[in-house]
Amino acid sequence: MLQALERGRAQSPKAKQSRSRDRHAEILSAAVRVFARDGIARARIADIAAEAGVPLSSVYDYYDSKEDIAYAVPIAQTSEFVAEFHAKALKLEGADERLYLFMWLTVDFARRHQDWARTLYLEVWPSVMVNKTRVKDSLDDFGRIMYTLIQDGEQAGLWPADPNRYQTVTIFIGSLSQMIITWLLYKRPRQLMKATAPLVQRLMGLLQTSAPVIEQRRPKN
Amino acid sequence: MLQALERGRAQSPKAKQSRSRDRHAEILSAAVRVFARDGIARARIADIAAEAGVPLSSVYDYYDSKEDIAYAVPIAQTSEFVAEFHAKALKLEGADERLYLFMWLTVDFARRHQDWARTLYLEVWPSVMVNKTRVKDSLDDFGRIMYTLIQDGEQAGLWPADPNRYQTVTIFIGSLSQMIITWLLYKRPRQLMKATAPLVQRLMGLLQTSAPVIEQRRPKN
Amino acid sequence: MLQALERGRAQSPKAKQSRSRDRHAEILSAAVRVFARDGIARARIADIAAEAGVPLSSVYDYYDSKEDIAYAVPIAQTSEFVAEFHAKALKLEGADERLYLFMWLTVDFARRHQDWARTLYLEVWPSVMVNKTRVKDSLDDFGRIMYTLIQDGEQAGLWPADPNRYQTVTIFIGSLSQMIITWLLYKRPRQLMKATAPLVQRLMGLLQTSAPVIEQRRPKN
Amino acid sequence: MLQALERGRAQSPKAKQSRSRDRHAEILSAAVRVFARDGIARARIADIAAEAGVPLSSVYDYYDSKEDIAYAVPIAQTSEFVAEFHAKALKLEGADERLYLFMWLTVDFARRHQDWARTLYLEVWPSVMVNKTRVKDSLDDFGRIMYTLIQDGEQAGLWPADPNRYQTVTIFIGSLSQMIITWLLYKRPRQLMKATAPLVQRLMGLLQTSAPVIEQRRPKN
DNA sequence: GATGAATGAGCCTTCATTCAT
DNA sequence: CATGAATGAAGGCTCATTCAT
Repeated sequence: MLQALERGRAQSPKAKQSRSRDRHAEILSAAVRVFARDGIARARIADIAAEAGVPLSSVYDYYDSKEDIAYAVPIAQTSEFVAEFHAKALKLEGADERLYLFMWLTVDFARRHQDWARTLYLEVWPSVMVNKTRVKDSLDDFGRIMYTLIQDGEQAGLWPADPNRYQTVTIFIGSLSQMIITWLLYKRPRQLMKATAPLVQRLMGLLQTSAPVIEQRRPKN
Repeated sequence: MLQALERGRAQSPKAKQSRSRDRHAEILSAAVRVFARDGIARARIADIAAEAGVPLSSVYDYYDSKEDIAYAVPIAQTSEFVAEFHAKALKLEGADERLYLFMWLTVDFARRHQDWARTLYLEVWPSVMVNKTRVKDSLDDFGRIMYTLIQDGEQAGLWPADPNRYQTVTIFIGSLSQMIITWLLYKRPRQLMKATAPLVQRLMGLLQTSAPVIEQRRPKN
Repeated sequence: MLQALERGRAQSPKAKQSRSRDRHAEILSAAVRVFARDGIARARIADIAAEAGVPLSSVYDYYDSKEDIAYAVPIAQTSEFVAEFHAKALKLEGADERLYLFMWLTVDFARRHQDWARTLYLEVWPSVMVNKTRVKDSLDDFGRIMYTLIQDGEQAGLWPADPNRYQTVTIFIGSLSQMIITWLLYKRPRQLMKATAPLVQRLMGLLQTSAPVIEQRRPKN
Repeated sequence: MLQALERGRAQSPKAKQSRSRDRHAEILSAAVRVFARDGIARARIADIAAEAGVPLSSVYDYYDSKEDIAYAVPIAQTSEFVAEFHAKALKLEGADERLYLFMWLTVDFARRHQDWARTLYLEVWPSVMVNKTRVKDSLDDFGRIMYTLIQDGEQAGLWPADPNRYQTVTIFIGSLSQMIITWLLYKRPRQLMKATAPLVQRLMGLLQTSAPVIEQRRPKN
């Protein structure tokens, strides 16, 4: 279940020297800050270089193009998220606790890495860019983990079999994203995590009373 | 309840002549198509002009800048959405039917106006751009309508008082957006509206069993 | 016989306005000068623009790229050469006089358009660039005219049938090019045209005693 | 007569170690290939290094600059040509046979060293670059040998005194170059050497009936 | 001597925007 | 009002060359 996201952690083969690794990371980190501030489209490589404290042309020693850097952002930090989740999940027992953690951590990680979150949630995620396979893969894993955790819980009898797991995942991810986006843009709710806990609980409550099959309704007009 | 979104309908004062109105609309419609195809950042005014079949410099007779056009996109079509909702809502009785319609129509409208939806959901909405007040207002109205409808239902006794209406709105909007985005990017689910009906019903089911106040949980680590 | 080279004269369709035509030509003429001075590879578009007295970006209103300009050089001026030859050839009688004129004019034209000649003989002609079809066509016509003139002379009985016309053309073109190149690079001979006349006569003498079929010799080693 | 070209054989003083000599030669040979493929202007030192299988910066241990490498190409291989001619010429008797060999070998050598020929005939020879003295010297020797051989033949009574030896050299070199260039660019004639033998014979025929002094003609216009 | 890494200077190209007609 | 043409300001990217190890 957890291996899925591990891929992203594989580092560029170039980066063997410690100096190189530093620069590689420095540039990426600078890029995240600049992207968050100016948006990917408006960000200039020169600014990223300046922010990273390296010469402009050195950026090209590590990344092929501006696009390349943009792609690296979600991939790189997503793997950090996974690592963190992985570490914490080990100490937990059931799929319910893990699922709870996963959702809670999703928001908390965004809160703690605001620059990265701005870039991911406001720029990369919804963008056409995700069609670049590597980025897409990295993001798809997110939903996949959730899907698997729900499945695990069913098998453990923690909640009834969900007749529409994808719908549930849609609600979960959508709700969390919406909360994060709202917070990023408007700083509402003020206390992000205080609002997150009940949200996650309510979402998990959905697992107990999954998609009832009511009569199919459709607007009359 | 419905007036909120009406604002957007006010037309630019210039557009009094019919020829002018035509061009105005043609350019905007062309812009939507180009934005959807290339993304706002990569779209060139020259392309929009070409798509609209007007000379490049004529674009500036109707819009002050590229940004201006981008802002006009959500505002303009959102008002069309509202008009449609308005017309259909009149024939309905309760807040429950209206809320259902609102959510269902949100997805259906995106389906029917794919280019506009791409621009709105994948570019404008999550973008920093929404901080421009006029755009923000237009989008905020969206949540406001939902909020009001929930409130209306409570007063009509259709569902219990929701102790956390904002949370509910977050879940509603997030889920619908997530469904629309997924469909725009991956064309999944194949039958968008077939999947939308049960999603909306499940979401509305949340209103019956609103946010239980359980003991506050927090990850142990 | 003469139509062959006429093609090149067709002007870019854009260039309908007189202002435009002027600029188009000004830029090309400036390019010729800059290319001759710095070589195509080292020439900067900025220099061409400056030399032409137009803003840098205006160059791109008329040519798509630096390559584009380079290609235009041989094509454009070659057509001028043809026009000149055409005009003068009309007043002449036999293929012998026309062939003589053609060869003599080849050198004289290069002498009178030194910048262009430098670009053509030292950069474009021998370069890989000629494989771009339009350029190649333009240059091939050159040999074709010569070939046809030799043929005409045969039919008129001015000289015996040449068993190896291509060989003759090779010698003619090669000798003239060599003379021009030497002059361009070293300014030798000092009096270019004074040396050209006897060279051309000697070359034409070859037509009288064309390729004798002697026993095939091959180095012994 | 033969010493003229010998100069070029002097090797770079650095190249005393065998390892060094190897690398020196490897780099040059790689450069020839890259130049032939991409043209001198577009060739990148990095490509040359890669082609030679040495680290980029090692190139600078042997050559001071890109220009330096470009200059070395004609100089180096020209000396090989001379050596070959030298060896074969020793076995021959008269200036006629040697001149014939020289011309034939010129084409044959180009055929056998196509990459080098592309660089020399299509890039270096006609280029402004030849003004660099060392390169120029190397190329001038080519004409000088021819000139001397013609002279030798006169003194031996093989052909009448040529009143315009330079003109003859111009025709010889021009014709051979033209044939080589045409072959390099268009692979015509298919059988290069089969066409070369008669060409050389025809050219040598010119020595028997050298430049007749006819009345000076000039186009009437 | 060999090499991985770094970098500064430069150049092509793009476009939003303006303006004269 | 309409528009063809012009242009200033920028930004991405390349590469020859250097240098510390």
